[in-house]
Amino acid sequence: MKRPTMKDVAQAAGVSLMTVSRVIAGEPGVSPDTAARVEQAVRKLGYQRNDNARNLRQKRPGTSTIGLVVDDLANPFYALMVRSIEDEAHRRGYVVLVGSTNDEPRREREVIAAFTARQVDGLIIVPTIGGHGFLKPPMEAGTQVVCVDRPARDLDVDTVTVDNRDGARGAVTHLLGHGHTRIAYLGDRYEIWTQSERYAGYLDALTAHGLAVDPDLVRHGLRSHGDAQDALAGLRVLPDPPTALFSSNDVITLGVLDGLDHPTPMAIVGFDDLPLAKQLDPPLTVVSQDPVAVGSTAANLLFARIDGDRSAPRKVVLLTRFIARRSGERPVRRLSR
Amino acid sequence: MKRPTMKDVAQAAGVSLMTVSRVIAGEPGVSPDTAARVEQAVRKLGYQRNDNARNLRQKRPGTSTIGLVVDDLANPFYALMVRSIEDEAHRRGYVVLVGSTNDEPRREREVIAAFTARQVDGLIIVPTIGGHGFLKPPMEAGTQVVCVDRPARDLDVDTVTVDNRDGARGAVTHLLGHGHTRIAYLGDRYEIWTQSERYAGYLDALTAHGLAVDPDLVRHGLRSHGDAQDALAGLRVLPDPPTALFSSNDVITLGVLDGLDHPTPMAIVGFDDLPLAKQLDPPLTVVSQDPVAVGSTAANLLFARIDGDRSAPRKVVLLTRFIARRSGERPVRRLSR
DNA sequence: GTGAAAGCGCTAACAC
DNA sequence: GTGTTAGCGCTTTCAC
Repeated sequence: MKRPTMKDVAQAAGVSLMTVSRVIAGEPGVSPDTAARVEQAVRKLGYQRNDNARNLRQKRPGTSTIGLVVDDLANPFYALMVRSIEDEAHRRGYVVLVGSTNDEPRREREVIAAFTARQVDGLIIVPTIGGHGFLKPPMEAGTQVVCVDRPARDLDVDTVTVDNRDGARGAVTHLLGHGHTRIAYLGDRYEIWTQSERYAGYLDALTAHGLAVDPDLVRHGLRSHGDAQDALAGLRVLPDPPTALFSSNDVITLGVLDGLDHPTPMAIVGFDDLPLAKQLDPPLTVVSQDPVAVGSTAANLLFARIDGDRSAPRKVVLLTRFIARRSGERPVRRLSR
Repeated sequence: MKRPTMKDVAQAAGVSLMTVSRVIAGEPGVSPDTAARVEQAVRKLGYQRNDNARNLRQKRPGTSTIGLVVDDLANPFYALMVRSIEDEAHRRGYVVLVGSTNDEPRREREVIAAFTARQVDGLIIVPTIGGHGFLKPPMEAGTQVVCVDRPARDLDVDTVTVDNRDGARGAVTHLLGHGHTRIAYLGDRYEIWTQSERYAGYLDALTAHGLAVDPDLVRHGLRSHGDAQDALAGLRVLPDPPTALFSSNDVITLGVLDGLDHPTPMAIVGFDDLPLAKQLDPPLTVVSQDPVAVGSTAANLLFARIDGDRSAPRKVVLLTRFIARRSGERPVRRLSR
């Protein structure tokens, strides 16, 4: 009924607890015979070592556990990233604790605290806009931290991001190149770093073409599919509606696409690729980022730190890829209701 | 540099270690004064309790940690399921360890062993086709196990699945209702429970209409997008090609859609809904399952067990939803190359 | 090769 | 209220 301990195994094998410890740990200096008897007792009792107890005493520090904290585990982008991080971890014999923050600083704090209380060796986090002072003590005690997807303002640690600004600039420039001048921007909360970067890219492109922003065409703070649909509806009833649209993330793109007839009556370019993008009418042009590369890069940085790398924090910026399909090439046309 | 312990806090506050323990645990019987001094020392040192050490000694059993083992964390269906389980766990103050098996019994074993070695209180697993004898000892020692998405042949535990057979039957019946008689089946490995169930549903529908299966139209073992495309290509060059197709999971549906012109030249119904399904031409008809409901149901079963429920194992079967959009209503038409 | 003793960071049980 | 002692399951250290 109770979980067997080394003591139980020792008793069953007629040896001391210490001998069992050696056999389980695969240490040398145990006669083949004794080892065999111990192994038999292990099998008979179904013994498995308690790694939490082990880590408490062991000199080599570490629990072979890392924590992964993202915005939303269900988001396809993060899901792929999580998978690639988990693969890297598994390859190295680590396990991973995961948590979603929902972009709420409070939940981020709770989740991270629960992870550090369990002595994770490192943390890969998609930081919220909240402060991260609570990370100082564990970091001083040796917990390694890597930021991914966006930097944390108050954390000077390894950070893996993509060039959001450049990606957005390319997307909007593409639209401009096809003659559009009234291009709407639909984004999530401006406070989120990726969103302000993408908005900056939008502005860059307009400015480079000598255009001014029309505030009527800019919608920040779109948190959901529904928000995006509402924003789109608002845009359509404008006296001078946009002829093209830049959507600043996958959720918003999905909302927009859901609110439009097909073939879509306006030009669209979205940030983040989508599974069926190519099969739409017209095929959806997107700025795509590689979540697997982002994840494995972050994992490699983290494990290097865990393995003792104490060099200056690295800021890795990956490039986005512009995939021109056709939705960005729609002719300039007034949007009817 | 080193992580402070209760001893350090005790020293800094000029009290005994036991008093610190009481304050940290929020136990009564400490004077407000003393408590304040301890709290100040805690803040000054950035102390955080080591929960691994705590769980070692504490009488109330448990580590407030559960393990979640799925096929592939990146799969959209599992990603949503993971998120809903994580939400339930977080609500109850639990953290979750995750791992992907890739459908490999060996990796499943490794991942689960790493989890049980860390004393998880429970496990939610999408079992591979491998045996699960290795789970017996931890289960006898009190680790609770719930299967999700499919049952494990050798495990009599709470299991949450959907009615795959019924869902597939409905899909194929829909196709038959629109006059199709040559309906292809494209599925993943038949050994996977969900796939054999869906195939059974396909057979049910044919049989109910007095039709026999044409083995030429049946393709099992499609593991990837590419496999699905290849299978589709093979189907198209048949002397008497299918006029309709039932795709047995999301990955295969994506592959098929990618290999076809649009508007699609044949009727299609897929198992699993897809984000842009509604926006395709024609909109994709699907059998949809609710990953959030599956996840939260499994989580609730698991936590009930952890909280002491010792009743007979429950087998919960959720229903699928048939979403007729239009791709299943395509007229019967010979598929050209 | 094997084992006894000490102790990792903490809490249970009992003293004062 | 507060402190002392023992001990969770294991590894370290050192003795035989």
